Amino acid sequence: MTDIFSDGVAGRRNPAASKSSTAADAARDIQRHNLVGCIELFYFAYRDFTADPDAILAQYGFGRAHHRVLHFVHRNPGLKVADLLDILRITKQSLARVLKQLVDEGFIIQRAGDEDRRERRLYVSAKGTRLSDKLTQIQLKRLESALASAGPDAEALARSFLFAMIADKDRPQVESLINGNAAANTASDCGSE
Amino acid sequence: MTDIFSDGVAGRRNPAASKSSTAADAARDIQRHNLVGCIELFYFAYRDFTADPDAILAQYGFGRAHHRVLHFVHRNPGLKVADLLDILRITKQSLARVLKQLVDEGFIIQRAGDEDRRERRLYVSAKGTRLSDKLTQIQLKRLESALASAGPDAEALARSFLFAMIADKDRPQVESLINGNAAANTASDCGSE
DNA sequence: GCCAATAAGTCAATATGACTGACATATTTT
DNA sequence: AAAATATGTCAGTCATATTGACTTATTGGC
Repeated sequence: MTDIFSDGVAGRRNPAASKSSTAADAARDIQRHNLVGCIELFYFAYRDFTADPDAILAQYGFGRAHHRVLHFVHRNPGLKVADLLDILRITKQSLARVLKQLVDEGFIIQRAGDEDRRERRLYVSAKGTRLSDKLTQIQLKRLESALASAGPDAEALARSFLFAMIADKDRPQVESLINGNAAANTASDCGSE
Repeated sequence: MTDIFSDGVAGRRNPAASKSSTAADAARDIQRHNLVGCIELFYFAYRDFTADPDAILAQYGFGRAHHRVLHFVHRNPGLKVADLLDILRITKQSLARVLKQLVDEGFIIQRAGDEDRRERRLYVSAKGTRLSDKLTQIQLKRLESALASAGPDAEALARSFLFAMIADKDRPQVESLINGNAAANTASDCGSE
């Protein structure tokens, strides 16, 4: 083991010890960069954030894909299939299977659009609402305790941080979505159940 | 569209307008809760955060699983297969395929452990380092600009927020991992390439 | 009323990344 | 010598995604 290699290993976590005078040093700095830890934190945080709902969904024979469909339909009643495809960015075929299961098992209700009867407007049933709320609640719990432990301004900061992590081109869509304007749809509620 | 329905839809995002005197109101509050937007932000942020590397990986015929293996081996040279399984929480069989590809294509080098020759110590080659750095750089870029736009204290706060989002039981492992102590391994570097 | 466009559903085939359970091999420890 | 350990491998399954082509129902323009 040469000095160069042992320096590479020991110094990896110790940015203060480096001078980065060469290109190779600069490359190593990328790995030494303490922000790399944030990449890892983001990965682990997301993994654990989805693990809670996953465990509940498994009891229903559902997966993450079902969760997403249920969630966005719950939040945006009257959503069209096309809107959902646009939000989730998956193909019609990928959506079809999970949506069919949710409809067949009575979690989601489809109704032809009032003005355009080709459209299938989507609504959650009471059963779907219960499951969606259950999943949301467990995620809110984790989110709330994380924000609480991160300090008083954590919510606003987490919000703007997460929003800024979204690709520029996606931000307008996400912004209008979380503000309740899903794809400029003409949502009207539905006698769910 | 009746008044009731339009109120239902418009009011869904307007917690201030509610009184939540009944159980049904309380359930609706969950959905009205403005923190629900954070759940969605987290989903979209993670999706876009992984989209950048995914595009690069696709050029190599790799996927996200390869990225994770390459990343953690790069960050923790000399990692054992067992350590990697413990970090990624996948099965040996799931790891085997991606690891084999990375080894076969020369991104990762395996060497029998010095003390225990049953162990396969993992190291990135120069080629693996180049790819890993490329992927890290694009993620750091997004992270840096997000933190910059979120304000001066954003990094520390994002760090503690993300860390608190990790399940209690996982925190010690993640903490030691991001501090450079992967599974108390006796990492030594390797003539990479 | 005819025809093109649109919304949605469906078919067939494929890929990735995960899983389980069993078993093989090399090596170390007891 | 036997047990335990680290890894590798085989066979089969599942969930989620993909592409491309095609069908059906409905709408809207001419």
